[in-house]
Amino acid sequence: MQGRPKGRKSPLQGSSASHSISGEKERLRLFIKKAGLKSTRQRDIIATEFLKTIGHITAEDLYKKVNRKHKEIGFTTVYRTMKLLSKCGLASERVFADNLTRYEPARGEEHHDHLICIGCGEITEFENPKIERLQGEVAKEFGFNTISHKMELYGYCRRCVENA
Amino acid sequence: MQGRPKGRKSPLQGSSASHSISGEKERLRLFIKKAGLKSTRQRDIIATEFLKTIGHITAEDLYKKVNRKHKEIGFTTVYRTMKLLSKCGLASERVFADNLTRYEPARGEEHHDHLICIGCGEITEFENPKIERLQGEVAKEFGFNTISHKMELYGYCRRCVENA
DNA sequence: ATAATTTTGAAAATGAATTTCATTTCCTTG
DNA sequence: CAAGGAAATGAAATTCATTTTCAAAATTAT
Ligand SMILES: [Mn+2]
Ligand SMILES: [Mn+2]
Ligand SMILES: [Zn+2]
Ligand SMILES: [Zn+2]
Repeated sequence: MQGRPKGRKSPLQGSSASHSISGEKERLRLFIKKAGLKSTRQRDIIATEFLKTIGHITAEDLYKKVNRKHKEIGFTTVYRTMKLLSKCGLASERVFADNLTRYEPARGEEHHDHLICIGCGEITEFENPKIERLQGEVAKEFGFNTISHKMELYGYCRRCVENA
Repeated sequence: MQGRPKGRKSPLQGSSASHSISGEKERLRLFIKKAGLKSTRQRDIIATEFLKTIGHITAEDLYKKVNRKHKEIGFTTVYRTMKLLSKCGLASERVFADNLTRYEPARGEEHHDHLICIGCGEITEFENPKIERLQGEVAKEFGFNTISHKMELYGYCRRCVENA
Protein backbone atom coordinates (compact mmCIF):
# COMPACT_ATOMS: atom_id res chain seq x y z
CA MET A 1 0.00 0.00 0.00
CA GLN A 2 3.04 2.16 0.01
CA GLY A 3 6.33 1.79 -1.75
CA ARG A 4 8.67 3.82 0.35
CA PRO A 5 8.77 6.74 2.71
CA LYS A 6 7.41 10.02 1.42
CA GLY A 7 9.38 13.12 2.21
CA ARG A 8 9.78 14.09 5.85
CA LYS A 9 11.96 15.98 8.25
CA SER A 10 15.74 15.82 8.27
CA PRO A 11 17.90 18.50 9.84
CA LEU A 12 21.28 19.56 8.76
CA GLN A 13 23.76 17.53 6.88
CA GLY A 14 26.30 19.55 4.97
CA SER A 15 28.10 18.73 1.79
CA SER A 16 31.52 19.02 0.22
CA ALA A 17 34.55 17.31 1.64
CA SER A 18 38.31 17.48 1.61
CA HIS A 19 39.09 13.79 1.28
CA SER A 20 40.76 11.40 -1.05
CA ILE A 21 37.42 10.06 -2.08
CA SER A 22 39.28 8.17 -4.74
CA GLY A 23 40.96 6.11 -2.04
CA GLU A 24 37.66 5.27 -0.49
CA LYS A 25 36.14 4.37 -3.82
CA GLU A 26 39.08 2.07 -4.37
CA ARG A 27 38.34 0.38 -1.10
CA LEU A 28 34.77 -0.14 -2.21
CA ARG A 29 35.90 -1.56 -5.51
CA LEU A 30 38.14 -4.07 -3.76
CA PHE A 31 35.40 -5.10 -1.37
CA ILE A 32 33.01 -5.58 -4.24
CA LYS A 33 35.44 -7.71 -6.16
CA LYS A 34 36.39 -9.79 -3.16
CA ALA A 35 32.74 -10.48 -2.40
CA GLY A 36 32.00 -11.55 -5.95
CA LEU A 37 29.80 -8.53 -6.49
CA LYS A 38 29.75 -6.20 -9.42
CA SER A 39 30.75 -2.60 -9.87
CA THR A 40 27.96 -0.57 -11.34
CA ARG A 41 27.35 2.92 -12.54
CA GLN A 42 24.72 3.40 -9.83
CA ARG A 43 26.93 2.27 -6.98
CA ASP A 44 29.63 4.58 -8.16
CA ILE A 45 27.33 7.57 -8.35
CA ILE A 46 25.71 6.88 -5.00
CA ALA A 47 28.99 6.20 -3.21
CA THR A 48 30.51 9.35 -4.66
CA GLU A 49 27.61 11.47 -3.55
CA PHE A 50 27.59 9.88 -0.10
CA LEU A 51 31.31 10.25 0.48
CA LYS A 52 31.03 13.95 -0.28
CA THR A 53 28.54 14.23 2.55
CA ILE A 54 29.45 15.82 5.83
CA GLY A 55 27.18 14.76 8.59
CA HIS A 56 24.46 12.22 9.04
CA ILE A 57 22.06 11.54 6.22
CA THR A 58 19.13 9.20 5.71
CA ALA A 59 18.91 6.93 2.68
CA GLU A 60 15.82 8.91 1.72
CA ASP A 61 17.67 12.24 1.73
CA LEU A 62 20.66 10.81 -0.06
CA TYR A 63 18.26 9.47 -2.65
CA LYS A 64 16.85 12.95 -3.12
CA LYS A 65 20.31 14.37 -3.69
CA VAL A 66 21.25 11.66 -6.14
CA ASN A 67 17.89 11.95 -7.83
CA ARG A 68 18.48 15.57 -8.81
CA LYS A 69 21.03 14.59 -11.40
CA HIS A 70 20.07 10.99 -11.94
CA LYS A 71 16.35 10.54 -12.26
CA GLU A 72 16.81 6.94 -13.25
CA ILE A 73 18.40 5.82 -9.98
CA GLY A 74 15.82 4.47 -7.58
CA PHE A 75 15.48 4.68 -3.84
CA THR A 76 15.92 0.94 -3.44
CA THR A 77 19.36 1.07 -4.98
CA VAL A 78 20.41 3.92 -2.72
CA TYR A 79 19.12 1.98 0.25
CA ARG A 80 20.96 -1.15 -0.78
CA THR A 81 24.14 0.73 -1.56
CA MET A 82 24.17 2.23 1.91
CA LYS A 83 23.87 -1.23 3.39
CA LEU A 84 26.79 -2.26 1.23
CA LEU A 85 28.91 0.71 2.25
CA SER A 86 28.16 -0.10 5.87
CA LYS A 87 29.29 -3.66 5.42
CA CYS A 88 32.53 -2.66 3.80
CA GLY A 89 33.26 -0.14 6.54
CA LEU A 90 32.86 3.08 4.58
CA ALA A 91 29.65 4.10 6.30
CA SER A 92 28.33 3.93 9.85
CA GLU A 93 24.68 3.38 10.54
CA ARG A 94 23.23 5.57 13.27
CA VAL A 95 19.78 5.63 14.80
CA PHE A 96 18.95 8.54 17.07
CA ALA A 97 15.78 9.29 18.99
CA ASP A 98 13.63 9.95 15.94
CA ASN A 99 14.17 6.34 14.93
CA LEU A 100 15.34 7.11 11.43
CA THR A 101 18.41 5.31 10.15
CA ARG A 102 21.14 7.72 9.17
CA TYR A 103 24.52 7.10 7.62
CA GLU A 104 27.75 8.94 8.11
CA PRO A 105 30.98 8.42 6.25
CA ALA A 106 33.31 6.28 8.37
CA ARG A 107 36.67 7.81 7.67
CA GLY A 108 38.75 5.24 9.46
CA GLU A 109 38.67 7.70 12.34
CA GLU A 110 38.17 6.77 15.92
CA HIS A 111 34.83 6.12 17.53
CA HIS A 112 32.81 9.15 18.54
CA ASP A 113 29.55 10.00 20.24
CA HIS A 114 26.87 12.61 19.64
CA LEU A 115 25.12 15.67 20.97
CA ILE A 116 21.70 16.00 19.37
CA CYS A 117 19.81 19.27 19.47
CA ILE A 118 16.12 18.77 20.05
CA GLY A 119 15.56 22.33 18.91
CA CYS A 120 17.11 22.48 15.45
CA GLY A 121 18.24 18.90 14.91
CA GLU A 122 21.92 19.72 14.75
CA ILE A 123 24.16 16.75 15.42
CA THR A 124 27.54 17.45 16.98
CA GLU A 125 30.24 14.90 17.50
CA PHE A 126 32.52 14.49 20.45
CA GLU A 127 35.03 12.10 21.81
CA ASN A 128 35.99 11.73 25.42
CA PRO A 129 38.70 9.24 26.35
CA LYS A 130 37.97 9.54 30.05
CA ILE A 131 34.41 8.48 29.53
CA GLU A 132 35.48 5.64 27.30
CA ARG A 133 37.86 4.45 29.98
CA LEU A 134 35.17 4.56 32.62
CA GLN A 135 32.83 2.62 30.36
CA GLY A 136 35.51 -0.02 30.17
CA GLU A 137 35.65 -0.12 33.96
CA VAL A 138 31.91 -0.52 34.22
CA ALA A 139 31.98 -3.39 31.76
CA LYS A 140 34.80 -5.06 33.64
CA GLU A 141 32.91 -4.81 36.88
CA PHE A 142 30.01 -6.71 35.33
CA GLY A 143 32.18 -9.24 33.52
CA PHE A 144 30.78 -7.78 30.32
CA ASN A 145 32.59 -8.11 27.00
CA THR A 146 31.69 -4.87 25.25
CA ILE A 147 31.45 -4.94 21.47
CA SER A 148 30.05 -1.49 20.85
CA HIS A 149 28.40 1.31 22.65
CA LYS A 150 26.25 4.30 22.09
CA MET A 151 26.13 7.55 23.98
CA GLU A 152 23.90 10.42 23.02
CA LEU A 153 23.15 13.67 24.81
CA TYR A 154 19.85 15.31 23.91
CA GLY A 155 19.21 18.96 24.60
CA TYR A 156 19.64 22.42 23.11
CA CYS A 157 22.68 23.47 21.17
CA ARG A 158 24.44 26.75 21.84
CA ARG A 159 22.62 28.51 19.04
CA CYS A 160 19.21 27.32 20.18
CA VAL A 161 19.97 28.28 23.77
CA GLU A 162 20.98 31.77 22.67
CA ASN A 163 17.94 32.27 20.45
CA ALA A 164 15.59 31.10 23.21
CA MET B 1 -3.31 -5.35 6.50
CA GLN B 2 -2.33 -6.10 10.03
CA GLY B 3 -3.72 -4.97 13.34
CA ARG B 4 -0.78 -5.40 15.61
CA PRO B 5 2.49 -7.24 15.97
CA LYS B 6 2.42 -11.01 16.18
CA GLY B 7 4.59 -12.67 18.77
CA ARG B 8 8.32 -12.22 18.48
CA LYS B 9 11.48 -12.25 20.52
CA SER B 10 11.82 -10.66 23.90
CA PRO B 11 14.49 -11.69 26.33
CA LEU B 12 14.23 -11.71 30.01
CA GLN B 13 12.02 -9.61 32.13
CA GLY B 14 11.32 -11.06 35.51
CA SER B 15 8.31 -10.64 37.72
CA SER B 16 7.36 -10.09 41.32
CA ALA B 17 8.30 -6.98 43.20
CA SER B 18 8.76 -5.73 46.73
CA HIS B 19 7.06 -2.34 46.37
CA SER B 20 4.17 -0.41 47.70
CA ILE B 21 2.37 -0.80 44.44
CA SER B 22 -0.61 0.70 46.19
CA GLY B 23 1.27 3.97 46.48
CA GLU B 24 2.03 3.98 42.80
CA LYS B 25 -1.53 3.13 41.91
CA GLU B 26 -2.62 6.06 44.04
CA ARG B 27 -0.31 8.30 42.07
CA LEU B 28 -1.91 7.07 38.87
CA ARG B 29 -5.38 7.69 40.26
CA LEU B 30 -4.47 11.26 41.14
CA PHE B 31 -2.95 11.89 37.73
CA ILE B 32 -6.03 10.54 36.05
CA LYS B 33 -8.35 12.68 38.09
CA LYS B 34 -6.28 15.81 37.63
CA ALA B 35 -6.22 15.29 33.86
CA GLY B 36 -9.98 14.85 33.66
CA LEU B 37 -9.60 11.23 32.69
CA LYS B 38 -11.42 8.23 34.03
CA SER B 39 -10.36 5.33 36.17
CA THR B 40 -11.22 2.05 34.58
CA ARG B 41 -11.03 -1.60 35.40
CA GLN B 42 -8.65 -2.15 32.50
CA ARG B 43 -6.22 0.55 33.51
CA ASP B 44 -6.13 -0.82 36.99
CA ILE B 45 -5.42 -4.35 35.84
CA ILE B 46 -2.77 -3.29 33.35
CA ALA B 47 -1.04 -0.91 35.75
CA THR B 48 -1.01 -3.55 38.45
CA GLU B 49 0.50 -6.14 36.18
CA PHE B 50 3.07 -3.67 34.88
CA LEU B 51 4.13 -2.42 38.28
CA LYS B 52 4.82 -5.98 39.36
CA THR B 53 7.27 -6.26 36.48
CA ILE B 54 10.99 -6.28 37.05
CA GLY B 55 12.89 -5.32 33.97
CA HIS B 56 12.04 -3.98 30.57
CA ILE B 57 8.92 -5.16 28.82
CA THR B 58 7.26 -4.39 25.51
CA ALA B 59 3.59 -3.44 25.30
CA GLU B 60 3.14 -6.62 23.31
CA ASP B 61 4.59 -8.84 26.02
CA LEU B 62 2.72 -7.04 28.76
CA TYR B 63 -0.41 -7.58 26.74
CA LYS B 64 0.33 -11.30 26.63
CA LYS B 65 0.71 -11.42 30.39
CA VAL B 66 -2.47 -9.48 30.99
CA ASN B 67 -4.26 -11.51 28.39
CA ARG B 68 -3.72 -14.77 30.26
CA LYS B 69 -6.19 -13.79 32.93
CA HIS B 70 -8.16 -11.16 31.07
CA LYS B 71 -9.02 -12.25 27.56
CA GLU B 72 -11.27 -9.27 27.12
CA ILE B 73 -8.53 -6.65 27.45
CA GLY B 74 -7.12 -5.66 24.08
CA PHE B 75 -3.64 -4.80 22.97
CA THR B 76 -4.61 -1.25 22.13
CA THR B 77 -5.63 -0.58 25.69
CA VAL B 78 -2.37 -1.97 27.03
CA TYR B 79 -0.51 0.19 24.55
CA ARG B 80 -2.44 3.28 25.54
CA THR B 81 -2.10 2.58 29.22
CA MET B 82 1.65 2.38 28.90
CA LYS B 83 1.66 5.76 27.21
CA LEU B 84 -0.40 7.05 30.08
CA LEU B 85 1.90 5.57 32.72
CA SER B 86 4.84 7.13 30.94
CA LYS B 87 3.18 10.51 30.98
CA CYS B 88 2.44 10.34 34.65
CA GLY B 89 5.97 9.27 35.46
CA LEU B 90 5.35 5.70 36.54
CA ALA B 91 6.99 4.16 33.50
CA SER B 92 10.05 4.94 31.40
CA GLU B 93 10.10 4.28 27.71
CA ARG B 94 13.29 2.70 26.41
CA VAL B 95 14.33 1.84 22.89
CA PHE B 96 17.43 -0.29 22.48
CA ALA B 97 19.13 -1.53 19.36
CA ASP B 98 16.35 -3.87 18.29
CA ASN B 99 14.12 -0.85 17.87
CA LEU B 100 11.32 -2.17 20.04
CA THR B 101 9.79 0.13 22.61
CA ARG B 102 10.10 -1.25 26.10
CA TYR B 103 8.79 0.06 29.38
CA GLU B 104 10.30 -0.19 32.80
CA PRO B 105 8.72 0.86 36.08
CA ALA B 106 10.12 4.26 37.06
CA ARG B 107 10.46 3.94 40.79
CA GLY B 108 11.37 7.50 41.53
CA GLU B 109 14.92 6.26 41.48
CA GLU B 110 17.80 8.03 39.91
CA HIS B 111 18.71 7.86 36.24
CA HIS B 112 20.56 4.78 35.09
CA ASP B 113 22.08 3.34 31.94
CA HIS B 114 22.20 -0.12 30.42
CA LEU B 115 24.38 -3.02 29.44
CA ILE B 116 22.65 -5.08 26.77
CA CYS B 117 23.76 -8.61 25.99
CA ILE B 118 23.70 -9.36 22.29
CA GLY B 119 23.92 -13.04 23.13
CA CYS B 120 20.98 -13.67 25.43
CA GLY B 121 19.26 -10.29 25.52
CA GLU B 122 19.83 -9.70 29.20
CA ILE B 123 19.57 -6.07 30.19
CA THR B 124 21.64 -4.94 33.16
CA GLU B 125 21.45 -1.52 34.74
CA PHE B 126 24.27 0.60 36.01
CA GLU B 127 24.92 4.05 37.26
CA ASN B 128 28.23 5.84 37.18
CA PRO B 129 28.45 9.33 38.70
CA LYS B 130 31.89 9.94 37.24
CA ILE B 131 30.62 9.38 33.73
CA GLU B 132 27.63 11.57 34.39
CA ARG B 133 29.92 14.32 35.57
CA LEU B 134 32.09 14.05 32.50
CA GLN B 135 29.04 14.17 30.28
CA GLY B 136 28.18 17.43 31.98
CA GLU B 137 31.64 18.75 31.17
CA VAL B 138 31.32 17.77 27.54
CA ALA B 139 27.99 19.54 27.30
CA LYS B 140 29.43 22.63 28.95
CA GLU B 141 32.29 22.71 26.51
CA PHE B 142 29.83 22.81 23.62
CA GLY B 143 27.45 25.29 25.25
CA PHE B 144 24.90 22.51 25.17
CA ASN B 145 21.92 22.42 27.51
CA THR B 146 21.39 18.73 28.13
CA ILE B 147 17.86 17.53 28.78
CA SER B 148 18.41 13.80 28.70
CA HIS B 149 20.92 11.28 27.64
CA LYS B 150 21.28 7.69 26.72
CA MET B 151 24.22 5.39 27.15
CA GLU B 152 24.17 1.74 26.22
CA LEU B 153 26.94 -0.82 26.11
CA TYR B 154 26.36 -3.76 23.78
CA GLY B 155 28.28 -6.97 24.12
CA TYR B 156 28.26 -10.31 25.94
CA CYS B 157 27.20 -10.71 29.53
CA ARG B 158 29.24 -12.72 31.97
CA ARG B 159 27.14 -15.81 31.52
CA CYS B 160 27.35 -15.67 27.72
CA VAL B 161 31.11 -15.12 27.88
CA GLU B 162 31.52 -18.14 30.13
CA ASN B 163 29.34 -20.37 27.99
CA ALA B 164 31.16 -19.37 24.83
C1' DA C 1 -31.41 7.64 35.83
C1' DT C 2 -29.65 11.01 32.25
C1' DA C 3 -26.43 13.27 29.81
C1' DA C 4 -21.83 14.37 28.71
C1' DT C 5 -17.38 12.68 28.17
C1' DT C 6 -14.01 9.34 28.02
C1' DT C 7 -12.54 4.62 27.12
C1' DT C 8 -12.39 0.44 24.81
C1' DG C 9 -11.17 -2.92 21.25
C1' DA C 10 -11.19 -4.47 16.57
C1' DA C 11 -9.83 -3.08 12.48
C1' DA C 12 -7.56 0.02 9.53
C1' DA C 13 -3.83 3.16 8.64
C1' DT C 14 0.87 4.64 8.89
C1' DG C 15 5.58 4.76 7.58
C1' DA C 16 10.29 3.30 7.50
C1' DA C 17 12.56 -0.74 6.34
C1' DT C 18 12.96 -4.77 3.58
C1' DT C 19 11.79 -8.12 0.02
C1' DT C 20 10.09 -9.71 -4.45
C1' DC C 21 10.45 -10.32 -9.19
C1' DA C 22 10.83 -9.33 -14.02
C1' DT C 23 14.17 -6.96 -16.61
C1' DT C 24 18.68 -5.07 -17.38
C1' DT C 25 23.55 -4.82 -16.73
C1' DC C 26 27.93 -6.65 -15.69
C1' DC C 27 31.74 -9.62 -16.44
C1' DT C 28 34.01 -13.69 -17.54
C1' DT C 29 34.84 -17.17 -20.96
C1' DG C 30 35.24 -18.89 -25.61
C1' DC D 1 33.54 -9.54 -29.85
C1' DA D 2 29.62 -12.59 -28.74
C1' DA D 3 27.20 -15.47 -25.37
C1' DG D 4 25.72 -16.97 -21.11
C1' DG D 5 25.67 -17.08 -16.16
C1' DA D 6 25.41 -14.16 -12.13
C1' DA D 7 24.32 -10.11 -9.95
C1' DA D 8 21.99 -5.53 -9.87
C1' DT D 9 18.25 -2.61 -10.62
C1' DG D 10 13.82 -0.35 -9.77
C1' DA D 11 8.92 -0.43 -9.15
C1' DA D 12 5.82 -2.44 -6.53
C1' DA D 13 4.56 -5.24 -2.81
C1' DT D 14 5.38 -6.73 1.87
C1' DT D 15 6.59 -6.48 6.68
C1' DC D 16 5.72 -5.12 11.21
C1' DA D 17 5.80 -2.07 15.23
C1' DT D 18 3.26 1.79 16.10
C1' DT D 19 -0.58 4.80 15.95
C1' DT D 20 -5.23 6.19 14.62
C1' DT D 21 -10.13 5.56 13.65
C1' DC D 22 -14.74 4.73 14.91
C1' DA D 23 -18.81 2.65 16.79
C1' DA D 24 -20.12 0.62 21.04
C1' DA D 25 -19.50 0.47 26.08
C1' DA D 26 -18.20 2.34 30.50
C1' DT D 27 -17.50 6.13 33.76
C1' DT D 28 -18.58 10.34 36.20
C1' DA D 29 -21.12 14.40 37.30
C1' DT D 30 -25.73 16.14 37.56
MN1 LIG E 1 28.82 10.99 13.85
MN1 LIG F 1 16.47 0.22 33.08
ZN1 LIG G 1 19.90 23.60 18.03
ZN1 LIG H 1 24.05 -12.82 27.71
